[in-house]
Amino acid sequence: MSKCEQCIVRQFSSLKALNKEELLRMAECKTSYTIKKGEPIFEEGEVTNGIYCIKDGVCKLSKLSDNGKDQIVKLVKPGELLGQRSMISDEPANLSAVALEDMEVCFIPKSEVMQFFTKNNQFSMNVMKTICEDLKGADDHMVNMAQKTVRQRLAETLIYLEETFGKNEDGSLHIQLSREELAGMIGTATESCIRLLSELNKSDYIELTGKKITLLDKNKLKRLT
Amino acid sequence: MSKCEQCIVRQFSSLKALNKEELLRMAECKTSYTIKKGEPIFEEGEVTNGIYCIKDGVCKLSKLSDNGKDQIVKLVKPGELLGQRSMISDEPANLSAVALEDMEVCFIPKSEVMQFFTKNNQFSMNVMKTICEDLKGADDHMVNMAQKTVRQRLAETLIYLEETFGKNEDGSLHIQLSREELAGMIGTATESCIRLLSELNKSDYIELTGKKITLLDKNKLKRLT
DNA sequence: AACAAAATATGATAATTGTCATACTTTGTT
DNA sequence: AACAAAGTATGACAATTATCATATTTTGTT
Repeated sequence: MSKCEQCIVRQFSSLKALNKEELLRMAECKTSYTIKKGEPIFEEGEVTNGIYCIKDGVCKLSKLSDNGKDQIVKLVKPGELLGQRSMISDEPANLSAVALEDMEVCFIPKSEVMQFFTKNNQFSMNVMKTICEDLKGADDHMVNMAQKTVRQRLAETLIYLEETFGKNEDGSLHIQLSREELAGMIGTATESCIRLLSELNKSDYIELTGKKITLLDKNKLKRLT
Repeated sequence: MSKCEQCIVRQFSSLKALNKEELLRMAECKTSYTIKKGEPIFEEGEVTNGIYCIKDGVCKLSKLSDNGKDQIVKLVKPGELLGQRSMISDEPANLSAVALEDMEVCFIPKSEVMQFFTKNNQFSMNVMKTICEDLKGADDHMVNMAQKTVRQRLAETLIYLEETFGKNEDGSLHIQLSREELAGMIGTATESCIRLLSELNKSDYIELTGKKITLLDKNKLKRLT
C-alpha cells in the first residue's frame, strides 16, 4: 500500500498541509479504487461519508435537471478532491461524479478527514479556499449560462478544454467528450451542439475528424465569446 | 454604540458562535453605515478588506456580463454576512452589492475577523458551512439557468421572492424589484420579462397593479416550473 | 400643475434554439 | 464478417427569445 506521501493528490490539493504522521494515518485508512470510463464514483443524493482523491483520470460532476437532461457542472482533474462540500455540510451529494476516463481514486473516511480539520488549521484553511474558488467559479459560470449565447458558450468551452486538458500530438483536444456530454457542459440540446460544431468546422474555427476536435484558430474562437 | 450582542446578524449568521468577549471586541472595531436604495455597498473588483453585516434592508449581488447586462446572482437578507468569500480567498470582490432598499450595515475589518477564525473553531466552521450552502445554491442555480426556459425561471423566481421576502397586507410581493432587475435575476432581456409577466397576468397566474405583483395561484405557478 | 426623465408596455420582426424525423458512421459484440 | 446499438449528422419546422421601434404610464423635479 502506498504511503500517500508521493501522491499527486498530496502535491496539488488541500492535503499538502498534512504532515508525515497524518499522511501515514491516512494511508492506513484509505481505500483505493479503479473506476472504468462511464462508471459513477457517486451519484446525486448518495451519502458519501468521506472524500475522494483523484489520482488519475478525469471525471464529470453533473446534475440531472427536471427536463431529463444532465447538466455538467464541473470537470475534475487528477490531484483534486471530491466530496468536500457534502462532507462539510453533512449532506448527501448534490452532484453525480462519473468517470470520463478510466480512473484511480482513493477514498478517505469522513471521520479521518474531520480530525485533520480540527487539528490542522492549515488544512482546513486550504479546504475553505478550494470551496471559495469553486463558489467563484460557479457564480461566473452561472452568469455565462444566463447571459451568453450557445455559440459563445461552445467557443469558451472548447478553449477551456484545450487549455485545461491539453492536446494530443496531432493537435486535437486530449479530453474525449461525447457530443451529448459537450452539450451537457454548455447547456444545450445535443443536436444544437452538433450543428454549431459543424458550423465552426465549415468556417474553419475548428476541424472535426471523427470524434476528434482540433482548434484551428484559438484567437478567432476567443473573439466569438 | 450598540454592543452587537442583540443584533439580528449575531442571531442568524456565523457570528452566533462568538462569545461575549469577542462580541465586545467586534463592537469596538466595527463601523456602521446607512446605505440608500440604489447605492452600492461595494463593487465588483473592489478590495473590501472585511465583511459586512446586514442589519436591515435587502441587497442584490450581481455581476456585469460582457454583453453589458447585470446578472443578479443572489439576494441577501438582514441577518446575513457579505464578503466572506473575498476575505478568505484574499481577492477583490467578484460581485457588486447594491441596496434594493435603504439599508443598515456594519463593517468589520478583516484583521478582526481573521482572529475569530483562528481562535474560534465553531465560527470558522459556521463560515465554511455558509459558503458550502452558497456553493450548492450556485450549482443548482446554474443548472436552472442552463436547462430551464425563461418562463420557468420567471415562475420559480416569483415563488422564491414571495417565500423569502413575504407579502404586503394586500398580498403583493413585499420586495420591490424593477422589471430590469427581475430580468437580471432570471437572465433575460427586460422586454421579455415584461412580456411574460403580462402573459402570466392575462392567464390569471399573477396580478399586476402598477409595479405591484401578486401571486394569485402559487400551485398553478409551480406547475409551470 | 407642468414637464422631463425613467420605467413599463406592446407590436413587429429577426435570430436563436429546441424538437422530431431520418440518414449516416462508428463501435462493439457475436 | 455481420449485425445491432450507439453515436453523429443534417433537414424541416416550431417555439422561444432578443432586438428595435414606439406608445403609454409613472415618478420625480421644478
